[in-house]
Amino acid sequence: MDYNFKEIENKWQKLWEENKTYKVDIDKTKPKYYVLDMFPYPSGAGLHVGHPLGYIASDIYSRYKRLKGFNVLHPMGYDAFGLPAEQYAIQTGQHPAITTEKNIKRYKEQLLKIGFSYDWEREFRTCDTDYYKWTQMVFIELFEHWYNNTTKKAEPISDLVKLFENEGNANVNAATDQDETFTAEQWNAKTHKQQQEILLNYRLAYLADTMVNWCPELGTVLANDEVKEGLSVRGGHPVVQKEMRQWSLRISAYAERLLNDLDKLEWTDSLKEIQRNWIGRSEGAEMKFKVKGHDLEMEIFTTRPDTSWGVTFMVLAPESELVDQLTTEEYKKDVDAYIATTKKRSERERLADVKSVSGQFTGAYAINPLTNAEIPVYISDYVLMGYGTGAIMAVPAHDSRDFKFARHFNLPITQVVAKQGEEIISPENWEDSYDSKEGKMINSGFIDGLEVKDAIKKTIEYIEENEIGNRKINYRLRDAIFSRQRYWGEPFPIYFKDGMPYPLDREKLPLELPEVDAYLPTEDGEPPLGRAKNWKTDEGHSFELSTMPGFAGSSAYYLRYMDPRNTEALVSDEANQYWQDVDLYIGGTEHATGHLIYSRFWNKFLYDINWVCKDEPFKKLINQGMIQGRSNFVYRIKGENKYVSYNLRKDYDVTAIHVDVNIVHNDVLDIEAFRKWSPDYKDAEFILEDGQYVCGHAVEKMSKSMYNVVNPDDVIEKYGADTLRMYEMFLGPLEMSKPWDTNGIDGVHKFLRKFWRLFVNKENKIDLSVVEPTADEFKILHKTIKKIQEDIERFSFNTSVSAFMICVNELTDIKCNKKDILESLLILLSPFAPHITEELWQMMGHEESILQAQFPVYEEKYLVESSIDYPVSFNGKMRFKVQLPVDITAKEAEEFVLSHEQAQKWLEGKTPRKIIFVPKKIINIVI
RNA sequence: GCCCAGGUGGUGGAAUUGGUAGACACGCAGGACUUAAAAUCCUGUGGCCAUUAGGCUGUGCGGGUUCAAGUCCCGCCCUGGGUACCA
Repeated sequence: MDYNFKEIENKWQKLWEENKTYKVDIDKTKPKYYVLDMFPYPSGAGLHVGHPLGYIASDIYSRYKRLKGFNVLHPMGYDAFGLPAEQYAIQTGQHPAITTEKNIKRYKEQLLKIGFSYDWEREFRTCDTDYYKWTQMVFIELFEHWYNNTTKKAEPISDLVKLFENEGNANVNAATDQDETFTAEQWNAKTHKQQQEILLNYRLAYLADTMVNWCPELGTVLANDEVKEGLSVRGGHPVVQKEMRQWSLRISAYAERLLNDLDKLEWTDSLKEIQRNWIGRSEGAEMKFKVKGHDLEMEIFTTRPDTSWGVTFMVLAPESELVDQLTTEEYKKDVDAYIATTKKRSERERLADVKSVSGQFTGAYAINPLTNAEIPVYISDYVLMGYGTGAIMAVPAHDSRDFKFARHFNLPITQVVAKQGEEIISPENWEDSYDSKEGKMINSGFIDGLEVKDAIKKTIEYIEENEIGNRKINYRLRDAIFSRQRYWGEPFPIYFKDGMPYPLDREKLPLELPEVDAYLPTEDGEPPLGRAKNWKTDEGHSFELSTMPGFAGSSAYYLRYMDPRNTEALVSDEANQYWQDVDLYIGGTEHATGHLIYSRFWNKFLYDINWVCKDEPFKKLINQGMIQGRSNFVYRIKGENKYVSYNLRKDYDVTAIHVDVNIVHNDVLDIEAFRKWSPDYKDAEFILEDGQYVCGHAVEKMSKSMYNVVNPDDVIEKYGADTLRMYEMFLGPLEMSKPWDTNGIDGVHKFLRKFWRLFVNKENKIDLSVVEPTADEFKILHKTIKKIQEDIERFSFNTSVSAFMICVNELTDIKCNKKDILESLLILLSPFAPHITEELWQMMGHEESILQAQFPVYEEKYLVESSIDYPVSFNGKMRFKVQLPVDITAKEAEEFVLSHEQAQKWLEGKTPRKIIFVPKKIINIVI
């Protein structure tokens, strides 16, 4: 009988669900392995064929690890809070929970059809109160901790209060926005409210007036990673800068640890690099410049203190507090006008207009602490308030932005670094600045003649000795804005008393999301929670009105899977000690600067407060590439309902029209289906080539509007889940982005049918020979075991599938039906195609599931290539044939190996009879 | 601009540390079975020359190292991703 995938897959999927086959528990007799997928946000459109790519890969690896004797945790759930459900709710009035539930149901149906080995008992959603209780709990912990830069960890706010009471804040080395210092007496004299205000500057979750990305269209604030090129990532709406009182997480406190610990992780270099850039460490010095005729000091940050002798002006950010203080009467009007125009420009305009130079002289002069030169102070919007100190020393000769500014305002340019061996041309004739750190110092006092690197070192030493400034490391990473003016998110466990925020009692968690009459802002512009009735504590203190952002719920979900039903803790110590961390995490790179930074931060904090035992959440991470759509086109003759086949289209004046890829097979249009597709095409006429209508094609994003969405359900209906799984792997390397091309899927399906026939005869029986396999047969098997094991371990699933196909082809050729061989083959294939292998395993008479089997072990002696003709070119001329005895082992073969030099020596004056020539690999004997 | 990844037949892609480039699959061509089709199987398939044997050429372009280069080095070109007045 033929391979009836439908029957087989339905049967096993039903059994797996009924028996909870993939349920896992703590089992201390086995080593653990935790494989995690980035859980999906269930959108209304359902899964397309690209979504399961990473899930299939992780499922294969999970199944492989189980066969290798590991106790594998492989869970799945849903990231359920979020914008699309809320926007749908605004349009329809339907509660987002209902939409979300509906979408999740659809996702799960689709996922079950692919035959994943998830432990569904552990499933949860981020919008479950049992779960977001813990998101709120962690938020309270963040609120009640500060970051100690000396111990490099989070510590309780209560300890900080004690310090303040005893000695003030002068000796506290904290990550903080607090500039002013105070003594113990001063602290104790402050009112409760004043103290709370100061503490907000230390808390890891804090409320502050900050410049935020405000998206008027979405009516909410967005985090930096949710904005790209001045537009919201979701929806592409304009984003403006606006000052608002917002919750933020002090993630910048963890910048150093987040950066350094990247070295411990087995992530791709490119992903680590993205995070490194995002964190953006730069090493340099902070220096103080006195302002002429004032008590004021300007503090600047520079990575190039060596260029101090080349400073010819200073620039302040227009928003800087100093501007008002040092601007002279004479320039006040111009300065105010400049500030006004910058404010009007949106972030987007500023970004779009990087090239034009603008600025304004303040009338003030600063004094260079190294040269005592008087230098003019300007303001300009190319200096940002948010980075460093919001002030710079400008070195036009060696910084391209300063160079442009100097040219524009006709300021002097002084060269202080000379590139080796290049003649010195006066900077007046330069086309651009010389920014490189290679070269020797000139015109630079006591550092003259030094290499730049040494000059930097020496200058920093000098400024520290003379108390002009100090060594300083700056990070680009900003604190994460944590408020969203939306409904469908976790409510903050915070109430306000006397204008100050306080955490809710932990016993009162979860603070459940209240019902509202509409999901829109209130008339006075408050977030939707402003509509909720009785949104206040029993004592009548009102709750926070904004909700948490999407990344709140996804920042600890991997911990919750370890112990998803625990009501006493996010995760019990026992479960956390056993499962530890995620060994393998698979998901897209798009989360590099969002989720993957936030959850590392969140996890490090939980580590600091001893909730978890590992300070990094994801040991190994693989990024699966995107599957793009492969669109098809028909070519309509302009003004007619007539369509020209692809290769004839140049003879006509045509428009290309997207056509549904599901009615095109191998780029040939199904004309009948096309006529039925839309009433417009009912009477379509065609100009064919070779009796067919050939469509054009292009690679585009998979989307409804391009008619190139392929639904996994349809593929499964036609070919089965095992074919889908194998084909998605066969398509190419996991990490690479590639278009979905249905054209090749027949090959994989054919392979599975062939594989089936290798076992099952026409009477639908397995006929197997129990005869001991021959050495040649073992060779085929063991070669395959080795290859597949190695390929799975390096996540090269496309080559493992190929190796399998080769193996089955070879066995078919020699008509091998030996039980031992086929049994091992089934186990090898089972991670890729779990249904067919389980069925055949049962048909072979096994009572236990194939999941209980052991992954086969290969024997070295079968691996030596033998009896192959292998021409080796030597000195460009000589050629030899190579052969090895069949029964030689790899070790024995190695003994024959000669180096190239040895072989050459041996050949001198001799007629070659027998020689092995292979520098590294074993294998070749020359006859 | 800066940082990272990549460029191999008609197509997707193999080649794990420098060792027969193009595995495996799609497509295409020819053949077998069939009244026919589907399904299945067999043969061929980088390019050029040759009846065959075989030869030449060939991994984005130009150089180099090596007995040997898709792989290593130098200089370019192109594509994809990240990031950007970050001092």
